[in-house]
Amino acid sequence: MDYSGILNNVAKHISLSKGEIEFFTSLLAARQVAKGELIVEEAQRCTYINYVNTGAFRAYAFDRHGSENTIMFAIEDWWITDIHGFVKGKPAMMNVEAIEESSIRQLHIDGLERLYDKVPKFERFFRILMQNSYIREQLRIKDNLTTQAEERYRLFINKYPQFINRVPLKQVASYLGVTPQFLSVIRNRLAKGS
Amino acid sequence: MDYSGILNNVAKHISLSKGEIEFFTSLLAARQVAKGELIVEEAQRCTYINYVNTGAFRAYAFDRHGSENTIMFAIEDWWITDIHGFVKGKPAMMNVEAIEESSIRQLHIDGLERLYDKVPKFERFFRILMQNSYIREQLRIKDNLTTQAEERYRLFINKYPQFINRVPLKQVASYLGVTPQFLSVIRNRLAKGS
DNA sequence: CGCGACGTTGATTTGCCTCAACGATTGTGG
DNA sequence: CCACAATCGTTGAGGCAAATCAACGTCGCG
Repeated sequence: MDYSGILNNVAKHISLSKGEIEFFTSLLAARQVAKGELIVEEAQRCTYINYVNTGAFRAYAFDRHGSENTIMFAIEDWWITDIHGFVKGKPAMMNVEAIEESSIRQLHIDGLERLYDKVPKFERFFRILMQNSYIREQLRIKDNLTTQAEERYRLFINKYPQFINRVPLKQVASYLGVTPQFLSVIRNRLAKGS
Repeated sequence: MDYSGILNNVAKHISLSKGEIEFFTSLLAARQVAKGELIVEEAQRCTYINYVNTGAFRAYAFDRHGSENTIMFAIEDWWITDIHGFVKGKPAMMNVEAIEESSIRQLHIDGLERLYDKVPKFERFFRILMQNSYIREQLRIKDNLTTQAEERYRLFINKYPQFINRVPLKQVASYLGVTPQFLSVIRNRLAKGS
């Protein structure tokens, strides 16, 4: 099995010995995920943190009308899980679905704890991972509070150009917190305005 | 100077030897902050992460109309900083203001890096801190996407009862992403409805 | 005391939603 | 390989949630 993707990802922040690499990869499960398949299910225990090797995912939750709201996207070289459920052992509050045929590497919470124990520098690695996730979310909250839909869309395509033509517009809309219809209006306005 | 607050906070997740405690506290600066004073200023470098010993703070950013939007609150035993500016050495995107006369313990980014170096278990401590912050923000994003103002207000007073009668309603409103006028309408509705 | 910030209320406006309908893809079973 | 359904992106009409603008009483504080 090919672990070069995840090992390079880890190597961005910490360096591992041969033995550590072996121990780390022994804790990983490789999994192929079909388009549309869920790797995290709302109300279920979520015991894995997932590294996206190839493909793309989205995390979403339902509102009281039953429409899906996109909480995050993740493509190659990103990590994704229901962080609350994973860390606290609580039921997941969201679904994570493959939006393409994908390949992932899964690390179980028990494996992660053994990893922290045996190779403490992974504390550093996940510290940085959590830190970057926190930064991302704090920025998103600020943007959601301070700007309106059209501006948020501009920020989005600027920040995540690699998502364009890969995730459907209705999912972008639900990520931005608007309806697909209104996103359509926005796109129309922008196309004319520039 | 009294470091019992911050040491107890650290002790929730890691235990330190006498020498480590000494080294850690030697990196801290104690500071008294007057109500209304800023400890992080937008567009300035933000070089400290702040532990709130006593008092209360809020982080806020301006929108294009010049109104303040509250990104987070922090009271005793919380940590607060502009996490992006602090970690990446970039200008802060927000202000952090004391909303009460407060006492804080400040850890400089350089000190933190020396701390990681000399006492690696602090990687674990801040991993958990960042992790909890990420959880908090991911949940807030989900709530902001999936619920409307009245529900968000109910969730807020439920989750943070200790803030009530301590932070002014206009700041709660800007945290929830509504105007003070509309929050007033909501409160009125809730008072009649129950 | 008097000023300024706060919380509230009401009238009007607006950003965005809902509902409905349509062509263009995409996918799927026959 | 076609027929059909399903999904997607779009447009338009009408409606609602929340913003804006304005005004007023209250209260803490200098």
